Amino acid sequence: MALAAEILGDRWTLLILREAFYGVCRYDDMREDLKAPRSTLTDRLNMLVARGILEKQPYQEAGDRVRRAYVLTEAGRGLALTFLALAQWGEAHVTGGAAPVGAADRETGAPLRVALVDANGAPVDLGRAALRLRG
Amino acid sequence: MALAAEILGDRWTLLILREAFYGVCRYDDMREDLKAPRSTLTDRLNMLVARGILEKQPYQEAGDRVRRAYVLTEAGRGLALTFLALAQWGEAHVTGGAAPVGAADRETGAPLRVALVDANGAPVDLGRAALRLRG
DNA sequence: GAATCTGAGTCTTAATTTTGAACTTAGATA
DNA sequence: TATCTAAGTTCAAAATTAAGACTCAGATTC
Repeated sequence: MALAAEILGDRWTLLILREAFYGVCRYDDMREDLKAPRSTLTDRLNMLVARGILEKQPYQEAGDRVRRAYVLTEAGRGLALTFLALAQWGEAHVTGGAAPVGAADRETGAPLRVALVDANGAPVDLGRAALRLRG
Repeated sequence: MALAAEILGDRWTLLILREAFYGVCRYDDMREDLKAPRSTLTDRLNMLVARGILEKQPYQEAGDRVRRAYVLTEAGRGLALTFLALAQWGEAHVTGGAAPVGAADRETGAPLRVALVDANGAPVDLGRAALRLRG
């Protein structure tokens, strides 16, 4: 987890990834949303690309020049659970109200949430869980 | 989530919370484990106390003077899901191997993991989930 | 075809934060 | 009384971040 902390332990990095999950993928759009300094944004985007969490894809809209988009890689998308858990926590313990983002079933639209489950997929209350060091 | 990012978006804060989840609760033990500078550690601990994530409890071991322990509050313990999700991600996408920490059922010892579930508690594949903005 | 616009940066300087090391303090112990 | 220790403060030096001006290359406009 130390490495995960090294990657995510930065204000801008977390916010950039949130943007990526929202589907914002262009440098200037992120800069506009986050009000991040250019040099820091460039730096963090490069770091995330180097770590394999984002990738830089050229793309072209009809009748426009080629641009670069930053999109989540497979590994990046894997952070979705962490993000949803964090949003759920914020909702419960920080903002007190509903988080502005949550997950829903793509087909039925039913709301989804993050939970602890056992090996069979049956949900387990957090209170029953113990942290366990593993070899 | 912006506020959550503000709280967690810092290398030391994430590592301090990891210590807290491991049960390390004394200033000098954390300093030793993390090799964090004293002033920074003091600063982050105070911030976490001010945010209601840790609380400072005086405690006394037999035949010893009173000391201060930093323990997770209810809100702090609520971050467990986020941490487990992050550890799970690190295991799958960063370290490649088993994470050094995971959750287990306190009674049966069965390994537990973080997953996405629907309103009835039935697990749902991440691929089925769509991020959803809420009013 | 010269001038302009735009997205995506780089560069520079100033402000802020972090670090490391030394110093402080209060209670317990020798 | 002198010493030890956990838990801090304080301070100067080093590193990082911020703000804003500048660059550059491909479209577009005049």
